[in-house]
Amino acid sequence: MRRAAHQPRRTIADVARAARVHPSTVSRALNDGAVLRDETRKRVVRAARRLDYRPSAVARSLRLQRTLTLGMLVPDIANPFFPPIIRGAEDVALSCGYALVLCNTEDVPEREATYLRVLRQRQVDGLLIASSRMSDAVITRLRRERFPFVLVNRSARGAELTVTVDNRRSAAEAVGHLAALGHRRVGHIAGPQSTTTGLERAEGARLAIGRHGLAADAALWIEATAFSEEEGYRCARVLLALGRRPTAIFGANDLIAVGALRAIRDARLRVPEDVSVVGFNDIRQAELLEPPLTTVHVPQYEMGAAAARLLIARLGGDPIPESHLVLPATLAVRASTARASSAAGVA
Amino acid sequence: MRRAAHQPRRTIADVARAARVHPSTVSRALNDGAVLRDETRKRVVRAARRLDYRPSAVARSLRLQRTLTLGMLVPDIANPFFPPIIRGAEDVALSCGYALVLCNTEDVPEREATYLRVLRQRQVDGLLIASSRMSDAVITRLRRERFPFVLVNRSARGAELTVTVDNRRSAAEAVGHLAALGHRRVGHIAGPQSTTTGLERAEGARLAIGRHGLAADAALWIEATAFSEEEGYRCARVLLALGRRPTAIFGANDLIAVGALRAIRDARLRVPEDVSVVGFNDIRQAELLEPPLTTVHVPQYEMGAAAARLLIARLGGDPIPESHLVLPATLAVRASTARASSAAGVA
DNA sequence: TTGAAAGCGCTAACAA
DNA sequence: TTGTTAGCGCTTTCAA
Repeated sequence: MRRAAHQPRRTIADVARAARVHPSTVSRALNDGAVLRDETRKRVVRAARRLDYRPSAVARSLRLQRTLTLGMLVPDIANPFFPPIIRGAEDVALSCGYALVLCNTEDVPEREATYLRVLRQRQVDGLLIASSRMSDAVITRLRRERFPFVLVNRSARGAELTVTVDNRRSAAEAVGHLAALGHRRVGHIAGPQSTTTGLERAEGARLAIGRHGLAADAALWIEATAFSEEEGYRCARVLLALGRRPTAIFGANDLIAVGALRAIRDARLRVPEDVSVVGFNDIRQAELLEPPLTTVHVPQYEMGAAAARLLIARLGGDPIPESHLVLPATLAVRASTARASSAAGVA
Repeated sequence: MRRAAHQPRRTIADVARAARVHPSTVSRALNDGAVLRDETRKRVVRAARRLDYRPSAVARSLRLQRTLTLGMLVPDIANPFFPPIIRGAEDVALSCGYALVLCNTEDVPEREATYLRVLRQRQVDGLLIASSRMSDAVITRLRRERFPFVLVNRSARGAELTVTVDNRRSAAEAVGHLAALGHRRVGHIAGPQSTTTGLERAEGARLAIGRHGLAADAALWIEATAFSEEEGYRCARVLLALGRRPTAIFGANDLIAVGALRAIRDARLRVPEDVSVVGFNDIRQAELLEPPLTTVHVPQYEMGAAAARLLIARLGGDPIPESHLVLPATLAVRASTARASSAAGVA
């Protein structure tokens, strides 16, 4: 057996010897709740400090059959939408004595599968799943095995615990805002339709287009293959090349909207004078863009925090009812949208 | 003892019973390397699969005294510089059978301390440290305790394993590029001088300013309190408000440069016609900016990968010599820099 | 109030 | 080639 190369850790036995008590007493002294003479506890604590004793989480986990660790699957940490969500989850987890293990799936199914296996093998007590593409089959399986998990910013048929926003309603509101500004030709760069967010936002957009009697031209609808700036750029160029180009574009998320912004500028058009742009999520940078982006504000930090709280409550043992938290999302109107000018809309 | 609420896992004993062998035989069958009759191994493997057996990493870790897990401390996952580094480390770790646990320190000392404690308590086998502010004292302590770690994109007195780029040389090269374009008044927005990267890049800039005989005006030097876009914006505004403003600005990283870009635009000046801008790191977005940013290209993915390889080699047991890998970084010249116009430089 | 003993799930030295 | 046994470091039930 190959031992660790660094200093061997001190164990509970070392402390027991130093404090002249039994190992079980050390355990009692260091984990509050047990009856113990005050003087004994003090002696143990002092010995532990002196020896720089750090309890082994591994041994503890084996004995307790829980690791006090949560796993979190995120599709893309490079997407600025996620860090605040992670931060929210982290803060709650840490304050409840849980550690959070972060896994970046890159929206690649094999990576997701790998991480899911690794995390379960490492006995995380529960899972926060923010990766948008994970198939319903995987989720159903987790459910069937009664493995505790919470879906963040996405939903799925088999899930009993989710934290989301109302994508349909907010997307409809975004398009409604454009309609109110007089836009008739509104383009939508949809997110991947294999994701619930992409799907629901597209549905909301379509709904609003019908409700407000906007142009229902199929050419105004285009699906991005990823929630990325590059894809936003690519798709916006397609929309701008249309014979009758849209006077406004609704991107399924902010990165897509940023790509659209760039494409519009590259086409020597102005935002919002020639084309209005709306995004979704309200990443921190949205406000700093030129022009500041009108977008649906999603309470990211709160979303992560709420999900962690939900998961930890579920782990608490007391059975909690199926909950589908829907956090409020509201449109943040900024300078990237303006009244449709009658001149625009024609190539 | 509160047991996990989900299905109890199958153990090695379950598999042994099903395959009618001793538990130790199951262990041998599932971990290759041991001598074993082929038929026995097959029987065990089949039983394991049938029972959906997943070995407990916790028990394994306790027995083996190693967790096959690496911890990684990152100052700010929202900074696009880090994801590729993480990705590189992750890929190497996974391919070597290690899991990577990511911790976001937000450059807050208490968070660093917390995570360091948590990670060591959880017995990670080694640490990748990319957080720039961690004090030398902490590092010295890790060193003294012979705990394996590798510094990524930073150095420190006590560290024997580091992967960096030559910040001084590259910063000097960046300023040299500006000098070659005829700029005499070059402003530097330095990173926090409490970080090695901020310090070394500022030194390099100062060196080049002397070497090329550029204006050594103290007002042209300003220290950002963070490597962020906001700070870049704030500091650039100060530089632009000078009586004799710089004709070029060198930002200590790309986010700072992006903030400067924005400040310049807000001041109704043009890049690069009125002010040239250079960044450092070459984040993915640098090329997509308007105008594309001239910046020092740092091989981010390779940096993470190299660090992970180094750490894993160190864990391999065979003592490896002190190594300070310095990866090549080269200036990527793009459209944000141009010849100094004689008109500029005066408010 | 404290000690003794057992066992969480796994692996490896030793024996057969 | 496979079984037996012990023990990794901890907590907890039971006994004193």
